[in-house]
Amino acid sequence: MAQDKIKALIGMNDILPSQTPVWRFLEAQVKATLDGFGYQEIRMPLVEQTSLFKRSVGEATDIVEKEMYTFERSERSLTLRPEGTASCVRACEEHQLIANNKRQRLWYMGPMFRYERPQKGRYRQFHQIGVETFGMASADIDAELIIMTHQLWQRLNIRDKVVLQLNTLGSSEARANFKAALVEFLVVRKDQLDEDSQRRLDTNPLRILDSKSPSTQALLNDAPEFMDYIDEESAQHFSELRALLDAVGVEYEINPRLVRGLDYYGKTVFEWVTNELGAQGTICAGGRYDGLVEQLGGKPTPAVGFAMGIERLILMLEAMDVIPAQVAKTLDVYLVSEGDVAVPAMKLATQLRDQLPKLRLQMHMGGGKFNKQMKKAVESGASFALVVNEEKLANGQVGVKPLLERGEQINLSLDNLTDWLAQNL
RNA sequence: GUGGCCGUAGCUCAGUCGGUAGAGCACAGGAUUGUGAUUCCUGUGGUCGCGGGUUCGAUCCCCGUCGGCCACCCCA
Repeated sequence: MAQDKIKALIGMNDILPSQTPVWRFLEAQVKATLDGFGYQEIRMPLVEQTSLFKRSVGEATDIVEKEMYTFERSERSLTLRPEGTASCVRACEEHQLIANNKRQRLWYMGPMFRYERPQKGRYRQFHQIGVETFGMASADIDAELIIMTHQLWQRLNIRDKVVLQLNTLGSSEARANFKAALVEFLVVRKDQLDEDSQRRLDTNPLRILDSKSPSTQALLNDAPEFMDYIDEESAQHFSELRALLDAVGVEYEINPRLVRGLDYYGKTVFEWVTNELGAQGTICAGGRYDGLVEQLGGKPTPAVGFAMGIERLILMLEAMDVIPAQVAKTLDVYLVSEGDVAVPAMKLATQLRDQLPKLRLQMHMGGGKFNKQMKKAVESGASFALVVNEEKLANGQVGVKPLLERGEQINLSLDNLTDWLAQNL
């Protein structure tokens, strides 16, 4: 009886060798950008106490209500992190990184877990690059984050395919007033709302603004507008942000109906969206969450951040065909040999790797026909084949043959080989 | 949680009007050229997603289930 083969969990993907070069390329571009702005990396555990997410993300959100991977261990309720911000705040608090409003610009990268039905650009284990800043209340840091992402799109060559949507949610007080007015307006028109929005009237009225239903959107045209409820400070903050973005030439669309799903956002919210990815068009989203640190037991600390979905960015890069060909290249040199030279060949490879730390050299293993070895050399994608045999070694030489274009093989003395490779790779 | 489409070798697919399966590519080995993208030969590999039903007999019909893709909800 053949046992059923164990397969990966639904929505949990293996990232195979054919894909990892693209991931590494993207990660390298992101890191270069973050480094350029002086952001520091922080790494948090993947598992936290369940209550951390309940208190931060919001008890009534879908993430907490039905999407968390939660389990019991040692009489504690633990959860695989569904997002990174809560963990980051917890870590900063725990290690006094943001005590007394000490400033921090931090980033992290890694898997997040949400129990949802997978579809294009959405998986149960997915990967985010998160950026969080603390201790800075002014709009210039909001602007910096947006400018930084903007620069990343330029680096990745997708800038003309993404649009920045911008909104402000105001202070929690202004938001509460607006929410009350909105509910008041919608309650009497409840029967005109789509089914989902009727439900949201109780759970999360602001999200009705986001509804995809055309009839609901039409109804909203006469609804109260947040700009009539916004507090003075938030309005000022928002206009400062816009002035900064204007000054550096980052274009944006004001979207008064942009509402983020997580409870902790206030004032600035933004999303970079694309229409290249089907229904999951948001590749990067974030906003200000000045109240969260206090909510988690710390002192009031201003904070802004955002998260990018790595899978979505990669889908984007592939759809846009902007992945440089050299990304897939993993080898510079493939060493082949004929005759009884296994020992000197191994010594040569070792010596070259010692002398050229950046050299990517792979040896053909197990001997075999020289013809096959050369085929393997070509398939390997290496720039050069290094040919070792008894005759050449007797003369203190090795053969170097270019593989990318059909070129003549040259013989180099062992003494010159290292320098030659250093110059020609 | 809801809905639509789909499920035959690693990949792309064919096929049996119901009698337990094939091609190309890929992979491994070999022949030849004896330092590579040609040609030729051979081989590995599927109880036709899984379970049940109808039938003498099902991969092909029916039901269920699992998985994949996409969409809703929600979100990165």
